[in-house]
Amino acid sequence: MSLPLSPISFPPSPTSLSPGSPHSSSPLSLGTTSHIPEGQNAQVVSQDATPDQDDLTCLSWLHQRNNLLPLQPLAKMMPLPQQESCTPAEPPPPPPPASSKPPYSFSSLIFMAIEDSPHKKLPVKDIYEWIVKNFPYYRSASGGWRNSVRHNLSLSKSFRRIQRDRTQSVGKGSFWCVCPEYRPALLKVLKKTHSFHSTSNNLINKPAQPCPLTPDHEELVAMESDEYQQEEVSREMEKDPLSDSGYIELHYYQSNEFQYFVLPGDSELDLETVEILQLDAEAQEAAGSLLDLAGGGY
DNA sequence: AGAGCCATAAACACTG
DNA sequence: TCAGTGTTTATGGCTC
Repeated sequence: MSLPLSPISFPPSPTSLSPGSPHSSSPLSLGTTSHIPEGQNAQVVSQDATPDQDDLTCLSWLHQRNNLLPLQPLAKMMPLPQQESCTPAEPPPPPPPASSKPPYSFSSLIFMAIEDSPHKKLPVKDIYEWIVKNFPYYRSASGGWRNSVRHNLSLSKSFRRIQRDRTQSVGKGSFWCVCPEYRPALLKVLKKTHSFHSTSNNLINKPAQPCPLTPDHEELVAMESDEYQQEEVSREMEKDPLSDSGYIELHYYQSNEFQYFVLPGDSELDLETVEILQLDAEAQEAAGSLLDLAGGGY
């Protein structure tokens, strides 16, 4: 299989990878890292790293962390022209003062909170807590923002309510998750906001350097079989060629000009599924990256 | 000017 | 009963 892919910024940093994304339209998520021998019956999907500023999968912005990426700074992963394509032409505005209101909409905050959760679903109470924890502004803000959060959850098509299993769960209310079909839009908004508010202290302005091919760039995508997946995703199992396997192996390689997205030889991923896989990782990266930013100023 | 998006506030119903 | 949750409506600001 050889599919054209948008520029991707894998590998996702291990620290941002959490087990399971039970609610993606494909029941897949980037999970634990695995070491898989090269040369197996793998399919290679390569992509010429064409600059495309609006491409959802151009994730340089996600890596504008404060000096650190646990695995590989993206600047080393992406060719220089693409870095420039994702960099705002104008010098970015200075970072807002501490505890000022975050530039992110409530939808984005909710999105980040949910994506940062292990099971990609949270009760509203935990969404509150996540926001307060990561955006100190809301610690001292009046309670009206909670109303706004609930208002957003209810009104936005991006979020879906899941009934708790009352035989097992304790507590009020439902779980909330991100609708897979709206993830690209949410990511786009996040990316846009992030780009606009990013500081000058980012890695993508630095020259790109070749990245050696190492086994560290191999990722194992694990399926999670929790209750929600069985409950909500089972109806999509038939059409998902991956849904009956335990694991999907993905390898990410980088040369000076190409990125390689390597799939197992017997998996038949269509472009849509590949994009979903990317988005899964992107969403988690988004939450992680923005958390870094939040810790650095908001 | 108008549409669309977003934040905020408020009222109300439901639930544990 | 009460607090938390979820839904709906209204309003104003901002951007395109």
